[in-house]
This record gives sequence, structure tokens and C-alpha cells, in this order.
Amino acid sequence: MPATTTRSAEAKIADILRRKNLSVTDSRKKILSLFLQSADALAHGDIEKKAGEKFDRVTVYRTLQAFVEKGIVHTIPTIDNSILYALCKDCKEGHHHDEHVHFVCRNCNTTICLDDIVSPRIDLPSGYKAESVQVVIHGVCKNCNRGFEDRKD
Amino acid sequence: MPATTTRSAEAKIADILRRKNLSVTDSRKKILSLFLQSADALAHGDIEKKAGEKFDRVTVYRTLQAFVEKGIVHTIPTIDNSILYALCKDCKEGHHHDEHVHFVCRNCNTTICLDDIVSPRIDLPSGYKAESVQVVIHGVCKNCNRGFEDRKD
DNA sequence: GTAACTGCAAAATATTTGCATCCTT
DNA sequence: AAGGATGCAAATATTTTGCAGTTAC
Repeated sequence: MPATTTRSAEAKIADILRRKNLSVTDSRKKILSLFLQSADALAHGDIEKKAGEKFDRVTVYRTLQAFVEKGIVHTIPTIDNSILYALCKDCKEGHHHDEHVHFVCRNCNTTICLDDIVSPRIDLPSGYKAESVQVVIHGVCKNCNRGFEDRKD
Repeated sequence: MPATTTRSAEAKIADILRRKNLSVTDSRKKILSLFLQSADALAHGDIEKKAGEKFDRVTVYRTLQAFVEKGIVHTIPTIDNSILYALCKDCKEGHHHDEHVHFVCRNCNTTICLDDIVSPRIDLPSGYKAESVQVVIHGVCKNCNRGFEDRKD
């Protein structure tokens, strides 16, 4: 049992699931804990790997789908056509509010949510009505910017 | 010869291809003309359909790939994990500059490049270095807004 | 004529669906 | 006990690759 999953973390996870009307199952607990432990967004493949071959691929698909529908995670579109998933801060079922900026590091290739940087207002040509603004910034992240010395992981 | 492809359009198309060091073939001419005629971004599937079953699916993949590499079109990531392609305004080979805003209409479901609306500068937490900013705005477009005035979901 | 492009077939991936079984409530 | 979730198998869908024939230059 990993030290990173304490008793209270377990309780918190179950609580999140119950609040979203999802039954508390092994796969959901495990996958949700991966998100809670991860600083950056995860792809379907990351989750399969990190879950340690423990769950069927189909279960991962269905779990992620349920999480998105219930507003537990949101998706981030990427330039290479992979979908990334990250925890929502405060989304309701079927009603996402993820108007924050996403940052993709070209060095370590991680994507993170900058929850505190909200999307800017942008003036559009007359006639257009904006309802949500997604921003994805590519660059070099905080960690990688230190001296740019190779890797750390 | 379709009325929409005039002699000068043909010449323009061939010219674009030659300038990018691509040989001028039927599929490339056809697919490039679709982009030149289209106001909005196209998905792989749209291109297959609009090209009228004339080209092999594989050729469409390879043509789009060549266009992206040569800086003729750029990709737009979408929330549903489909890739859209749209003409570049001024990209060099291997060096895209598509710092403009993309607009997705939730009514007619088209995506367009707002070439004149450049991405805003966004203040990031210290340590982060931005190199490019992608903005995708969802809402209702100019055309669809006529007659949609009072709605708000 | 040569190099590059295309179409076909097939392989490799990715995603979805049906259903019997197992688990949560 | 009942309804939902899971795992397996299989059906679809998507993308890539190899190669022989064709076309652009």
C-alpha cells in the first residue's frame, strides 16, 4: 500500500465519489487517487500505466467518461490530438467551468492547470458571442526553467 | 472544371504548392482548393467527403500531413478530440505562427480562424516562460446570432 | 529517367459495444 | 436482492506502413 494514500485520503476520495453519485469501486478510487496525487494532467495511457495493469482498458475508458460527465475531471485538448484529463476545481454535473489557463511545457512535456489564472476577456468582431474561452500556453515551466539543467524525474 | 475553380485560382494553388516545394498533384490541388474555398476549418472527414470519394483515405492523411509540415495549414485542437485543419496565414516550414483566436460555434458547429484577433498576453506565475498562446473561444457565431438574440443557456 | 506520389492491402492502434459475472448499496 | 460496474471478447473506427504501379518534373 503506497504511503501516499493515507487513511484520510481514502476517505476524501470516497467522499468525492459519493457526492457525485458514483458508487465507490476499486477502479474509481484508484484512478481518482492518481489524479489527486498528480500535479499534472494525465492521458488515458498514463492512467493505464500508473494503475499498474490492474484494470481493464475498457474500465479506464468508462471511468474517465463517468468522471467527465460528473464534473470530477475536465478534458484538455492538445495539439497532437491526445486528450488529457485533469481535476476540476468546481464543476457541476454536465456543467464545466474550467476557464483557467493550461500550460504545456515543451521540456518535460507535462501539462498543468493554472487554476488561478483565469481566461482573459477577448474582444470579438461584432456579432460573435463568446461563452467560454480556452487558453493553452506552450512554453517552459517553472521547474524546467531553473537553469534548464536536464531532467529530474 | 468547376466554376468555383477559375483559371487564376488554379494558378494560385499550383503556385502555393511549388513555393513549398511540393509537387503539384491532383490530390494536393483538390484538397488545397477545398481549404481556399472554405470559410471554416475542416476535419479529415470533411475533406474526404468534399473531395467526393475521389481520393484514397490514405492520400488524404498524407496530404494533410505534408501541408502541416510545410506550413500550408495548421491544426486546431478541439474539445472532442478531433483535429481540425485551417489555412495558415504566414507560416514557414516547421515553424508555425498561428497566434490568432479560433472560434467554435455551438450552433452551426463550425470553427473559424479569427486571423485578426491575436492572442492576448497573459501574466503567468513567476518561473513560467510562455512561447505561444492558443485561444479557442466557444460561443455563437455571427451568422447564427441573427435570430438567436435572446437565448442564453 | 528518377524521385516522388498514389492507391490498395494489411497491419497496428484506439475506441465502443454486448453480455455474463461480480460488487456496491 | 437489485442495480450498477467490471472484465472479457469482439465489433468498429482510426491511423500507419509496405509496396507496386503511376505521375510530376
